[in-house]
Amino acid sequence: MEKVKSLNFNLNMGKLISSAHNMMTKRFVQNAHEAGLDISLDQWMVLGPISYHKNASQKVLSDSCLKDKTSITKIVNTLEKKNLVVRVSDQLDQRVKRIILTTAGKQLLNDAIPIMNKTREEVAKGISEPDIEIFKNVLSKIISNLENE
Amino acid sequence: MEKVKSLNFNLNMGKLISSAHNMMTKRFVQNAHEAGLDISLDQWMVLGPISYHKNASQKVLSDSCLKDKTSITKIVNTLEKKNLVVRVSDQLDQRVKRIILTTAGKQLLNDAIPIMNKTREEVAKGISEPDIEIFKNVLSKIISNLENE
DNA sequence: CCAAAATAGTTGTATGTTCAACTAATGGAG
DNA sequence: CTCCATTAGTTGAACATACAACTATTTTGG
Repeated sequence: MEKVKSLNFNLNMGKLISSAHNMMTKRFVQNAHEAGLDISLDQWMVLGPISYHKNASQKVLSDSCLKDKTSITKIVNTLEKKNLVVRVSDQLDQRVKRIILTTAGKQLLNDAIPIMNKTREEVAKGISEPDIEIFKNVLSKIISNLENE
Repeated sequence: MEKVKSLNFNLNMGKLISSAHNMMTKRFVQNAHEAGLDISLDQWMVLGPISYHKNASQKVLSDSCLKDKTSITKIVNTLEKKNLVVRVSDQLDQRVKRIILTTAGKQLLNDAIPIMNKTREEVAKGISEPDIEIFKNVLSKIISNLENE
């Protein structure tokens, strides 16, 4: 589709970021689906930190995923419904719920790693390393610009 | 919050794009709200092209906004509910609906321009022009990489 | 020690996105 | 000219996000 190619440089940043974001999430789901996996990009982005931080609280996930606590609650609900994780109340602090991967969760996580790699390659195809570095730095800067003090 | 600053360079592109996208839409709504305006970033991103292409069809909006036709349907529904636009069936092609700004829509569009500018400034603060150019080029490249052929 | 503030998480509502399936109108090939 | 493919748009379900208001714990400060 040449639509985009011809419009590219008239588009403002907001539209570009928004489109790139949507297309990336879509492509990840498509790639996962083709491999017989049922997982969204956001579920993946939460599942990773759940595995990395053993017994993470939702607060920790919220910080490490840069997602709202509300989003975490709802994504964890979805993951729980799919039997990928379980919620366990912390013994010391009853407010805290710790999220633990089930066997199925660990399995899916492993299966999804090549999907993520494939998607990453597709996303970054033909973009030079230095440009990707600048790109990531700009994104980081934007995020810190927009953080509410 | 140093969370982000310290994590920045461990974060992958997906997480960065996703967070930047979410924070930008959030900030725009906040800025609009502070100015007494009730409009989301996505509504803005559709309202602009509605004004630019006089009597645009939803198909045209879909292409120019890089949004799915379903999204356009639903955003136009919202705009119509707010009396910012009206839908008019095309006389020649009965399938086509043309979207027209109401007076209130034109007014809101004008009022929102400074909000958009303010948000853009906040987003890009402290980022050099050349880096922004590279940033936009990378986004464009990602979008064309991900377009389904 | 106790009241008030802070923290962790949930819920409901509104918005936006995708997909698949659908209606309705148009256009083209035989 | 008629059937079939295409095109424009809608609908409903599933998912994600933000916000505000809420519950329930824990901490802190007087």
